[in-house]
Amino acid sequence: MDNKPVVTRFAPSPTGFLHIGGIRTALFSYLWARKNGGKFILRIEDTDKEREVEGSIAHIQQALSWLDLEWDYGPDKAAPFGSCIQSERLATYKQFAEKLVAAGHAYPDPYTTAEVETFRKQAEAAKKPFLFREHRPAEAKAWNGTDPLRFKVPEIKRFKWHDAVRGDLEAGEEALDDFILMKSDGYPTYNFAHIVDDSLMGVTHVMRADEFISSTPRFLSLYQALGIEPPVFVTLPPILRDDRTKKLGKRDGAKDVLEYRVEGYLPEAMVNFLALIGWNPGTEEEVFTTQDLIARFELEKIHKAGGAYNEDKLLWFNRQHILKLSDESFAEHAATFLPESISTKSAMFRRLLPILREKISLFNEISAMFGPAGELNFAIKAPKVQVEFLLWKKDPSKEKASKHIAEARKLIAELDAASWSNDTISAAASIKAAIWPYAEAQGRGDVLWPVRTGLTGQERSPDPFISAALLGRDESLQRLDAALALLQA
RNA sequence: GGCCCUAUCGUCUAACGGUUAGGACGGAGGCUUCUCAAGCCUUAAAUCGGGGUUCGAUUCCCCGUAGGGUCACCA
Repeated sequence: MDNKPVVTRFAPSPTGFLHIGGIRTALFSYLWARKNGGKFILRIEDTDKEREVEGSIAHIQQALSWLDLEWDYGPDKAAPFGSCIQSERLATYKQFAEKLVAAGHAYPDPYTTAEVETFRKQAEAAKKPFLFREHRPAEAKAWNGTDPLRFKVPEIKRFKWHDAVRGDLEAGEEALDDFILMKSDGYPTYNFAHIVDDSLMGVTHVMRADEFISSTPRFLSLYQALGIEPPVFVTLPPILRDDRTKKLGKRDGAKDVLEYRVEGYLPEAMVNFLALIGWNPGTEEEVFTTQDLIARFELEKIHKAGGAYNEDKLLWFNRQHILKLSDESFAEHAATFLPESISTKSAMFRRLLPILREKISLFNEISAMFGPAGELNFAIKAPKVQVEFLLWKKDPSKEKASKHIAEARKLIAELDAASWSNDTISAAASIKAAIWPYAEAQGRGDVLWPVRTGLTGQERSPDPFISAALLGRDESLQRLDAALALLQA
C-alpha cells in the first residue's frame, strides 16, 4: 500500500436511529482508522430532505458515543475540509457539477419524471433493462444550475476493480448508466456527493455493506471523469436476520442500538459481539476489549459471507463483560436498575453487588429480581408467609421446623460482629460455617428450607447464608423470630 | 428477469492442499444443590450437489443448486 495516512468515515443519513448493521460498519471503519493511527470521520449525508428525521443527527452521535467510537471530525468537530454535514456543502457539489458540465461529462435532464417513467415502462414491456443513456438528448442544453443534472458516462465498458475483502471484481456495461448527479431541489445525490466528499476529506478506505458492489462501476466511471484516484474499497458482509432469510433491516425488527443500553447491555459487549460478525482474528479467543480489537483488526480477516445476528450470543458476551467490570463500574450500572428504595449509600446496596454480579447476564434482570415474584424481593420487603410454607416438604412437621429455626437462630446469633461484614461473600461463608454442621447432622433440607423461607418467604431465592448476609444480623434474627412465632401460634 | 456476490455444526466461526474438520453460543446429559441462578464436566451436531486439477481437497477450477444484493431526482 502507499503511505497516505489512513482516513475512514462513517456516513449515515439522518433518517432515524442506527441499528446493528450501521454500527458494525462504523465499528470496522473506526477500528481500521485507530489501528493505523489515522482519522475517523463522521459525515452526515442529509441530501434527501424528504426522508430526514428530526433529531437523528444527535441520536446517531449518542449511539456512537455510547459505544465509545470517537470520531475525529464530525458535525460537532471542526475539520480542515469544512463541514461534515452534506447539506452545508452544497456550494462544493455545485462547483464540481459545473466542472463536469464544462468537461462535457454532465448534462441537464431534458425529460419530466413522467417521461422517464414511460421510457422505463417501455423497456420493461420489451423485457429489456432500462438504460437512460439510450435516451440521451442529441444536443445538451446549457445547465441553468437548477435543473436535474445527469452524469454522462464517458465510456461504456466493462470495469474491473479490486476490493480488499472480495478480491477482484468486475461488472459490465449494463451496470453503467447516466445517473442523476444533482437533483431538482439543488441537492446532490449520494452517488455524486460521497465521491466528492471522500476525495476532499482524504478518505483512503471506504467501508460499506455489499449492496454497493453493483453500483461501483458507476462510481469508478465518475472517479475517472473527475480525475480522482478511487479509495480502497472494503466491502463488508451483510448482517442477516437470525433466521438467515435476509439482511437485517429496520423493517425486520432491527432495533435502535441505544435500546440495548436501556435493556442493560454493556457497550463493550455490543462492540465485541459486532466485531465478531464478519471478522475474526483467526484464533480461538473471543472476549475482546475495543483496544484488543484495534490491535488485532486486519482487513484480510474480514469475511465475504454474511453472518446472522444471534441474541443469545450477545447475551453471553454481555455476561463476559459484566464479569470484567471494575467494582465501581459495576455498581454504577447496577444502581440504575435497582429499586429506588435501595440507596447507593446503604449497606444493602454494597451487600447486593457481588450477588448481582454472580447472577446476571443483563442489567435489566435486576429489575425483575426485585419485582413481585423476584428472587431478591425479600431483601427490601419483609416476608408474609403461611405456616405451611415454612415446612420442609419431605417432613412437614411444625415441631421440627421450630426446632431447626430456633437452633439456626441461636447459631447465627452467636457469630461475632466481624462475621457480619458488608462483604456478602465472606459473611455468607461465616454463616454457612455456623449452620452447616447442624444442617448436615439434621438433614440439609430439613434445616435449610425452613431457615431460608423464614428469612425470605420466597419459593426461589439465594441460599439461606447469602440471604442472611444480605439482611444483616438484626433483620435476620428478627425474621427468624417472626417465623418462630408463626410456627408456635 | 439482467447483472453482481456468497456457501464449514441450528448460529458465530477456525482451517490459508495433508487435522480424528477445532473453538464458542445454543441444545442434551451429568456434577453441585433446601429453591432459583451461576459455575464445572461430558456429549450430539457441519464442509450444498456433481464434475475436474492433484499422490492428496473444506481449501484451486468448472457446472449446477440455494441464498443474498442491485437495477431511483434513497442512501
